[in-house]
Amino acid sequence: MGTQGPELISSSTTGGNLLCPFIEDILLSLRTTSKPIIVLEMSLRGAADQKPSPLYFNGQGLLETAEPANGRLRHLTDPLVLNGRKVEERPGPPAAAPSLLEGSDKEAVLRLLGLDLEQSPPPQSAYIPVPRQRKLSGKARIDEVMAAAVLTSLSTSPLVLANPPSAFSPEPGCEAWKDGPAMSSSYSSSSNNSGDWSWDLPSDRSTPSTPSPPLPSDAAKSFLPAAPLDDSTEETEATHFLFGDPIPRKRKNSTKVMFKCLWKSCGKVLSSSSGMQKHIRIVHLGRKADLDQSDGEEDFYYTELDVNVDSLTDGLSSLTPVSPTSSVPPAFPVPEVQTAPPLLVKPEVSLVSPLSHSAPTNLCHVQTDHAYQATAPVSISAVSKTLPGGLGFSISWQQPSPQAPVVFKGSPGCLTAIRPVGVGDKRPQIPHLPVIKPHVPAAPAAPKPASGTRKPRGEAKKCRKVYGMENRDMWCTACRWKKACQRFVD
DNA sequence: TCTGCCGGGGC
DNA sequence: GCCCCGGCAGA
Repeated sequence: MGTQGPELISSSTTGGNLLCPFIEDILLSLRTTSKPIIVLEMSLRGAADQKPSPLYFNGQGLLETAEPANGRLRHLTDPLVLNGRKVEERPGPPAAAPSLLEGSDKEAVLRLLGLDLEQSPPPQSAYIPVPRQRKLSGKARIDEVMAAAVLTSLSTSPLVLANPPSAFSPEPGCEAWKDGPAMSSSYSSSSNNSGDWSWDLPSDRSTPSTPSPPLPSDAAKSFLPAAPLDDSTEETEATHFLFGDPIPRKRKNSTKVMFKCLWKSCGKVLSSSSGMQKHIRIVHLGRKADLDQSDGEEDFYYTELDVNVDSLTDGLSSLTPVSPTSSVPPAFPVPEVQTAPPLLVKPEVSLVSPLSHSAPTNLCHVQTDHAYQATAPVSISAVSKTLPGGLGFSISWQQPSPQAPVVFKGSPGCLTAIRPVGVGDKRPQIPHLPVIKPHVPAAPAAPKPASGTRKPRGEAKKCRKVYGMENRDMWCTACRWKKACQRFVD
């Protein structure tokens, strides 16, 4: 059975509200979108009786949670999926993570977020990376870009096959949204008493001279829906200033196109596409070397990299920021290339989605033209994904100005609930959302187990774990019949 | 102990 | 063919 690519789980020009079992689905979508988007709320949801675990947002853009049993961090997101970089488990909370919320500042922030002050905050404050300020190794950046490029490339040939599945219903999501306990919250903004916010740096702050610049309220307001996001160079420059972010330079002539194999645990980088196709054909697809004809399948297994040659000579210490959309066409037409401010976050209760009144709410402006520029969950309640009953990740977002739709993609069966959130819309309507199966070749076949032996247990979560026993009607047929799960195939 | 799912059986 | 479930085996 071939592995299915990501489904389109939402395509909306105004906004929406998603409940999805997989965090990485949403985060990847955010990372790969090039549209202005205002994230009203992102939260992790589990069964109501589940005990929340402290959540950390680490310096690599990964969500992690500490399991009380052994105090070790476990990654809530799959690092390979999220940013293409394997991050080892660490024996404890990030050592370099400073406590960003102390004393009255902490209380002020908690109040701003509408959080229960009596709830004990995470033992160590979470911290959100400002990705372009972090210094990754060249390899890490390549991998990060790769992961995003894969997702984007998978979305290039959408094919409408069916209506939304029966599981598509606003009610479960609504319930989960409302009923989800306001659990421990993690965020990484420091605050003064006036409520102004600024980003702090991730733990791997290897650029000590980079300040954590304040975010003036006025500047933040300029990113509210009332202000168009995409037509103001002033804004862009201001934002770059605010975040200590250099204004994106035009591509230099020293940029060289390389090709990287996306085959799992390969990562070979070659300088020519034909060479890469040959590599994939021979090494991964097991085809004969002398057959030079390509059926195009190889194209799906590698991607282009724009590599700064100057940097290469420095031992790949830095690469030019590469947007996956620069080498792979986007799923939907992009009216213009946006010079993106990395991120703005400001608590803004007045813009709360009608669905989110019971939950901590923040306004988070995410706009990006870089794969690693967009994620910023600012209000997160978490449960360990290892707890029974599954994990829901919900997001509600708006778009400041209706343009091309913002696309969220996820694993097959990812969508469990959605309802729209229009700008200023108090009466959500059920959106008409096609379920799109991207046209992708079958993933590399796993070696077949010897006949007669039981198939080794897969790593993927199955319907039972994802949806829980109480939502058995949402399971795939096979799971209901106690057969091999068809939805979350390994 | 939990969970995925094979194998078998009822309809 | 659809559906259910006992029970095995891996985690």
